[in-house]
Amino acid sequence: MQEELKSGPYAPKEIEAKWTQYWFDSYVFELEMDPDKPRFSIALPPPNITGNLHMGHALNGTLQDILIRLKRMQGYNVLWQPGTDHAGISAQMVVERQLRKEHDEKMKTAEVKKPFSRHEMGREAFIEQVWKWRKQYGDQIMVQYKRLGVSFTWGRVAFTMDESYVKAIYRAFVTLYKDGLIYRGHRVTNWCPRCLTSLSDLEVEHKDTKGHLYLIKYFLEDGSDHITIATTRPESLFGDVAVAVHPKDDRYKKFVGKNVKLPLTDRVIPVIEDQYVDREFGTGALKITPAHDANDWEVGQRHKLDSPVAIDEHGKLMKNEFVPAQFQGLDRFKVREAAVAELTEKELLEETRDYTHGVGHCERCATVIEPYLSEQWYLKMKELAEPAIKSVEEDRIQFIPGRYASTYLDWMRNIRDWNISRQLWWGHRIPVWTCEACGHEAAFEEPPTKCEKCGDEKLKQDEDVLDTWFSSALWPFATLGWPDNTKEMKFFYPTTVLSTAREIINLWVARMIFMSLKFVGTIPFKHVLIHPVIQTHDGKRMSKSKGNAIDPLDMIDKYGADANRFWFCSMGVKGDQDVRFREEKLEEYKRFVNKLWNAGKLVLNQLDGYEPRGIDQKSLTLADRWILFKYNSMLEKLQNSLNNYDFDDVARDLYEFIWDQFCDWYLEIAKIQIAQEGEAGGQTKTVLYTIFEGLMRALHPIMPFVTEELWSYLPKSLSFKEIDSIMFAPYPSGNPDFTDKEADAQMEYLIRVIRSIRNIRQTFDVAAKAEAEAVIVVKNDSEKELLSKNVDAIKRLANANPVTISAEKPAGKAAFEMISDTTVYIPLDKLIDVEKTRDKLNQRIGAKEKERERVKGQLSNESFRARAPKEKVEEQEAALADIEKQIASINAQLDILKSN
RNA sequence: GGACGGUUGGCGCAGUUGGUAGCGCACCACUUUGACAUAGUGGGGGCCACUGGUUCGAGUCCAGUACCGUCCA
Repeated sequence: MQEELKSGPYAPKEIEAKWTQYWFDSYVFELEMDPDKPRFSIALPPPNITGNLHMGHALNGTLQDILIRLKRMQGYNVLWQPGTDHAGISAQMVVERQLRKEHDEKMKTAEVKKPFSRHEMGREAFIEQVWKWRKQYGDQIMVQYKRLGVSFTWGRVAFTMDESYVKAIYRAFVTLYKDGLIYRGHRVTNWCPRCLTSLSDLEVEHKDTKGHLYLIKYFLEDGSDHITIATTRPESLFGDVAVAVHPKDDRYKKFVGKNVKLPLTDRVIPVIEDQYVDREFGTGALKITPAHDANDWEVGQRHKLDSPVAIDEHGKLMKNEFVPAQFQGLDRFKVREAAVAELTEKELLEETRDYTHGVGHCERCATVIEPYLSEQWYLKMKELAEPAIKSVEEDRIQFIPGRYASTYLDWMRNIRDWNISRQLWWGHRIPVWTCEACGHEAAFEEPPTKCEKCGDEKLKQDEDVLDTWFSSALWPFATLGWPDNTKEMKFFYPTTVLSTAREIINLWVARMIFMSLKFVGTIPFKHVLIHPVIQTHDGKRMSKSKGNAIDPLDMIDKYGADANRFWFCSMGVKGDQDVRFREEKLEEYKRFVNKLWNAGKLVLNQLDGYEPRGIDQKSLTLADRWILFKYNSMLEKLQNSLNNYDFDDVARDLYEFIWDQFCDWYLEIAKIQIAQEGEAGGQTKTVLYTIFEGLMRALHPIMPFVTEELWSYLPKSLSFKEIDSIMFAPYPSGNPDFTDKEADAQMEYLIRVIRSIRNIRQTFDVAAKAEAEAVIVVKNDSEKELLSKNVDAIKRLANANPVTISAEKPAGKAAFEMISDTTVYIPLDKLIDVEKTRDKLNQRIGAKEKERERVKGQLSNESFRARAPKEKVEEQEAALADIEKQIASINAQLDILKSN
């Protein structure tokens, strides 16, 4: 791919397109399984097929790619398993919406009359439509990932509804079923009245919502007294079966065992005692509505109470004997108002208090969750959780940062049974069949043809599908071919690292752990990396619905993939939990890429015709020794940081080395050395080459594009000639042979000398182009020798000439600066027109003094002090102090002009 | 209500085992000499949220308070 190196600034677009193409034409990142190599594997958290690449994906993808590219360069067999998840509820909603829209168009032209209904279309036809959609759009996010430069094992892209994956799911389900861990239960679950499905606890988002606490009087049958209950949901009272009080609550002792009249109805219900009641909350008396509250359901079960249903699956009041006619068929929130009005009218409402409390919302559509009594499939968790808890307690699985282990353990130790059924069509249909003849029920991996008990052929499969998380819980091993004992399983399982977001620890990470322990008998991964969350610039959560999300593809367009990746790397995983999005950061790293690009151009220009060879350590200059030391110690640190997932340190160390040491100092000195070496050549080019070529490899996992581009132009040593992409070149490591503390100290000294000359020049307004004479007075021979050897560097980098290393201070007016025993003098007579500089300084001081008087005057004005805002006064006081300081500094300069 | 994270120059952040604070952006001044003005050089700017404690000494350790944020209930 040798072409002419482009001049001008770095142009990411072309270069990224070029190398993406090259990588895909030459390598599809197929799996290599060489038994002699160490192994490294990561399962990509499967994005949802309805999703687009967001900041979290981009960040997470980058961190994983850094590790994968690093390990590939370090000679590991690497597997990075990509793929997508079918996203039951989201995908179904997306397709339903699309079909409805198409249908509505047809209704306009009267092609069809009735509004769209998924049920009218039928399950099979609908699923066919979802598949069609999936084939068209489902891999969009995988295509978007390419823009980031990720090196997935692209030949293995998986999907949770692939044939082999489905096989794994049914094997898992049937095994759990046969082990008695899956059961069907009649329970109050989280129900979304819009999506018309149950949800697990984790899919419910609790939001603080302003509402009211209604205090309602429930009168005794004889009307002699009443008990006041507190509720936030008066509309559910039609489902009440009791009023409960705490057994130790003396206030209500007298009511226990009696009956009270249920307001707005003609029913009577008992007053019961139960430990569950919180005496402090509300009035300490609670209405019990078993069909519409999960906790009430438990109370109802304990007291063997009925569970009348008052609200239906759509969130509307039932048309049954429990609900008074005037409320039937109305929406739950309308009924809340209407019931409150009627209670007020009947003087049954004692009080209404403002009350803010957490209300469950559907994670997908934000509808308020309605606790709903229904039949669902549950997975018993206690037995599965135990080994999963141990695996983390015993550090076989480590969270990074470590604090997230407690997030996981808290959840797992208090785990409740998992509702795994969803009332959806798109997904894995629960493989349980019931015999219509004898009622026998069993689970099967393959659809049965007849009842295993009575032999009848009329079998009915359960209507529900499995929670999508049930399938993704099998991801790390189902993608490797489990339940078959494949070569990939043997080779790459357990995977090495899982990298994900903290919000998904319980939803996904925990479930993968117990499923893997159950089915494979081993942990699914060793390290769990939890990366930060990228928030908006003002610390809010990015969300598509709020419209405040930044599209990473836009940022890649604007700043280049490498700059974006470097930013992600610089965040690290062990710092803040959250990182605010700052476009300025991308700007900064874009400039860094550009800096590298320009340094590359300089190096490549110098290396025209150069043949790589080894460094002769015996004949290096101070600058060579110094930069080689800095370079090698940086590589050593890098190694350490990478091993510890300290990505932020990796980014910082590379940035600082490249910009502050390599570019600012070494490249400048190298130019001088190369000029001195002339045709004969010396070691400078070898040092330049060694470091720059190595830097490309060191940077490559973070910035694959610019490094691949520059590396392609660099001359190659014999061992590299066969390697046609930097991604397969070995990762560099630090060489302790180059440790050189002496060179480090000497170079630091030289830099200080150069800086002091620059400093004096600018303080005294020496024209930038004017060469300044410098007299450096040193006390000992070693420093004298050091400076003499490097006098050319001083001359060029400080624009000084002549530079005299002397034991005597110069005569005449000279500015000076001391560096321990060394004093740098810049004679000013010839350099500046002393009169002119003095005039200039005096002029400046005059202006400052004028300013000082003005501020002083303002501050001594009583009415200003009394009437102006306090901060204005403080501002002026600070300004005065500042001016005084500046005047003192100019005076010091004037003193020098006077002296000598 | 429980858990966790944050609070350092105008803004965004670093600060390793406690020894009088660094970086980037922004700001001021100078400079287009062949890597780079997406740059170079120099400069100004902070009693490290607050209160107490430990210590010769605390941004750094301990306790508490306030504010912001996230997760779980």
